[in-house]
Amino acid sequence: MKLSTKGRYGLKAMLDLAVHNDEGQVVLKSIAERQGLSESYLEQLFAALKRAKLVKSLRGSQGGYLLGDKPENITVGDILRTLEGSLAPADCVSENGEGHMCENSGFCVTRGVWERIRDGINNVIDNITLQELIDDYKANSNVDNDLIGMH
Amino acid sequence: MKLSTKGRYGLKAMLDLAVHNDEGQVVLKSIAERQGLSESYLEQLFAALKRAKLVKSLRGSQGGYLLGDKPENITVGDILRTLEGSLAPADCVSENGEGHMCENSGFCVTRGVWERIRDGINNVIDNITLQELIDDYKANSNVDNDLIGMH
DNA sequence: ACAATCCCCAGTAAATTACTTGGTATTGGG
DNA sequence: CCCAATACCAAGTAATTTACTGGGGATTGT
Repeated sequence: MKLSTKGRYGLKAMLDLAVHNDEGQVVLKSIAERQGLSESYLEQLFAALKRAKLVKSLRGSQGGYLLGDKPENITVGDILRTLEGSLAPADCVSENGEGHMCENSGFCVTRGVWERIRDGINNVIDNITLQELIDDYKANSNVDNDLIGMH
Repeated sequence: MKLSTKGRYGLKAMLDLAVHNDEGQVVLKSIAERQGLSESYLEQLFAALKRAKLVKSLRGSQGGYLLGDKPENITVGDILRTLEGSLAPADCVSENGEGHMCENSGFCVTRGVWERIRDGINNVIDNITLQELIDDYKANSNVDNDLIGMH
């Protein structure tokens, strides 16, 4: 039940982008460096994020990435589902139609459990916006963690 | 973020055991057959469940498994954590001490997100007991799904 | 022109998953 | 007392997934 690096790195990268977004486009290299991530791996993540319109890109020299919308309109759920697919604990309760029905075509008790877990997760991630994370970050950015963290 | 078959099969098997528990010990073969699971794979799961005292076993002929406690004292969380390990979305917020700190030794915004997801999941699974699932099952066991489901 | 950047596709080593196989130990019933 | 049924144990393994890397190509400001 762990998130893969796609989701974990992706959220970090998106927050980094969000924090620097008002200074104009941000190049992937700088995100990778600040966050200690591989630039070429991030390229793949941003390709998916772009397809989902969570980021916009400017090509060519002086290019870079921008948020696709205002930070208050982008949720952690948007980002994680884009990168990880459905966060449902079992295919039979995933939001997209992909999850085929389980062999038990009738009533299934455990299915109810998976639904409750899925809803519990969604209830958390769909109610945290990037803006809240930016605020958290700024409220805690002091000399100490400027040395080791973002910024 | 999907559960592995350990957790999915394990919960199904434990519910099957719980439903049949008052008839005395239950052999793994019958659980495997009713639930359409591999008996030898279930052996591994029950070894772990026994170590966690969620089931008791009787060896030899006429042996089998029994719940380790009353169904109202066993939660879905007990079962899933035994079989899956911590359900935290990232190592840095797993309940057991195993999860080493992330590279950011200071304040970490995303860590807060992982904690909230973890707590959301735990809040669901620690508040569903086997007894509730048995009740769900019995309330829905009619002729139709007796033909295809458990019992 | 050219350097910086995004973009795209394919490959791959390592880890994990989902089992299977082949045994051994224990016990109740005939 | 034997034997069939059961739990218990350790290893192996094929398939899948993960977490990247590499090699290019396309676009654009200077």
